Amino acid sequence: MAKRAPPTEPAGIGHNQGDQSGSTVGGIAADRLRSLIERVERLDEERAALGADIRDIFAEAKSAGFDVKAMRYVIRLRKLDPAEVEEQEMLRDVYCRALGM
Amino acid sequence: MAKRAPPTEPAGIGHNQGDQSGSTVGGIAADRLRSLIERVERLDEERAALGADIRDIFAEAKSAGFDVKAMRYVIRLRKLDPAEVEEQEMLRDVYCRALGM
Amino acid sequence: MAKRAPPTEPAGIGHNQGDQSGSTVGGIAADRLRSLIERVERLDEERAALGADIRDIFAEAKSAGFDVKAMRYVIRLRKLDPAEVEEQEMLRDVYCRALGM
Amino acid sequence: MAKRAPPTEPAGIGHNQGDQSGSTVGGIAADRLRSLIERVERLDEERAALGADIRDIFAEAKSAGFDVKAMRYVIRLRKLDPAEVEEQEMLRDVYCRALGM
DNA sequence: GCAACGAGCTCAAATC
DNA sequence: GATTTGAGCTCGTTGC
Repeated sequence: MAKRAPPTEPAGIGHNQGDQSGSTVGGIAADRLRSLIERVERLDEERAALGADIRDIFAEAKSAGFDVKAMRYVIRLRKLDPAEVEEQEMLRDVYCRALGM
Repeated sequence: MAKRAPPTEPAGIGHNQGDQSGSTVGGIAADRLRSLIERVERLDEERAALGADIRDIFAEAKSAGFDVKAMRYVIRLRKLDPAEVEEQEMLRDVYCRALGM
Repeated sequence: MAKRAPPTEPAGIGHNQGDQSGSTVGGIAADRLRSLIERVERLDEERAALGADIRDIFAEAKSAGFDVKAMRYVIRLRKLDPAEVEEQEMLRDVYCRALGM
Repeated sequence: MAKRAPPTEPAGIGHNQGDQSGSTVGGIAADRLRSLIERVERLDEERAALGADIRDIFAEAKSAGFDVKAMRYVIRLRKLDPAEVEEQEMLRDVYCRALGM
């Protein structure tokens, strides 16, 4: 079955060809849609900028002789619950030994 | 061959077992590393927050009856050069017709 | 809460230090684990080989002058339900027009 | 600049509106394209089937009490060069200690 | 050589 | 709760 917008009131609006403000196009609330999309785009720009900043830092780190991959690893590690990590490592260890590694 | 940090000056530092400030651990510039990593983590947090904000907007859009998938599509579209898009669409069209679709 | 194996009988086995066949290591059914993993590895190899074959075909297509990106698109398209595609395209179109694109 | 097929002989074909076999549509070698795409699709199906098989094995493993995540880890590990792994782990360790973890 | 792009993998959410 | 889809991340490749 199609994962679509609900059949009734497809996009916040329905039978309003008799529009009161010119804000509907193709039966949808154009202004509302534009607002939502522009808000996303704004945030996305900031997000991309931060991504670029992060990239710069890694480049700086690399040219200072650090290993970026390992840095990413420790950063990932620090985001996790230590107990979880510990448990996973234990399991991995058990499995490795079970396989004779 | 191993993709590692360059052999000489492994991590911005090398022969400084005779450390001047206790800032090296295992032969690397610990303070410098910590600084870099914390900067990344700081930016990453902001980045994640923006991601959450974006997610919220899509949730809002969804509950207003909009199709999130289609919204994502138009947003992606608007980030691209219209000429590029046009060209790709033309090509896709040609290929589809070549396959009788 | 930890997503771990169930507390009771963690890995198909538990209190069997008194093992009957040397098949448990660290309290888990080593032979069973090895079997499962080797089966996965075998299938994964075949899978990777197919991936390489696909890659080769795209390379061949590219050197014949075809646009790989567009090819990937039509292949993706053909995997989908035409009705779904139609519906999405319609929605995209509506949204684009709502935004004056 | 557009990443397109080379200007000269855009898709294995060019000035052959005077086609010899009805095999060109929109100026491209339709038969050749279809052949390539169908080959990819065939391989892709096999590939997907293998993916399903792998999935099944993991499901079987899970219901036998094994931790799928840890299994994936050891499988990944076994695909890598042990020397590389050793080196990475050493680096990670150094970095962790440098950060007091 | 490195930045940019694209594809594969993993994980989480959303659905049934 | 189990499955399935989608989104984020990481890695390999290609172009500059």
